Amino acid sequence: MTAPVPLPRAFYARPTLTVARDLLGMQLCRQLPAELGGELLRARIVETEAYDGPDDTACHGAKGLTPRTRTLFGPPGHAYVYLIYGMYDLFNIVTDRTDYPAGVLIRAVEPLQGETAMRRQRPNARHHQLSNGPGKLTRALAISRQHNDHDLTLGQTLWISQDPDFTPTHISCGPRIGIDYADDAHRLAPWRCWLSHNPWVSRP
DNA sequence: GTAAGGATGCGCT
DNA sequence: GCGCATCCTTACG
Repeated sequence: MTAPVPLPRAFYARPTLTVARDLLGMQLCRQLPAELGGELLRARIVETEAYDGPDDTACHGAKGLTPRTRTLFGPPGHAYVYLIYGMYDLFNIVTDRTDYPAGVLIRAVEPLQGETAMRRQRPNARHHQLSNGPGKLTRALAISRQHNDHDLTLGQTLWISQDPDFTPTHISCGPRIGIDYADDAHRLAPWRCWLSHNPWVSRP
């Protein structure tokens, strides 16, 4: 079986909400390092959130260019991984264009290959608790801040590919989660997308 | 089943 | 110091 082909940069170099929607159903691929077992992991992206530009008060980029947000201002198709609540690494994908801070947060995935290896990273997780949240999936797939700014178009270590056997049939949208601090318009904007009725989504 | 609170590090005021 | 794009455990019914 040949390795899944990474999506090209042109896929990410589009409006953030479009990318967030189109990422649903794609395969997140992770080649584990030898010390973690060396398996190729694959998981279906089932939930995303768009964070779009300097005017989006929920987007880290609204704070301006800082050492932390530098990746968000960089070229599309790179990973933006940051630490939240002192404990969890959250995985985003930089979108749109260079110098415009925007990205898509991956909030939940459905295991397709290597689930045993994923559960090794989260031995206490039952059933879909394995990867039905942004902090859970990074741990299951061993994604951390060392992947910040990683180029996802290279097909090495961490990348995203199309699934030839899967096409989303019904997509739902709603407000983003955990951004109560944002202005009303941004707090209520339906920029969270998920595969309807998928049991791996973080919240119904 | 739901609700509340603690864990924990770092970027920013 | 404060607050955070979260998760887990504990308490209660």
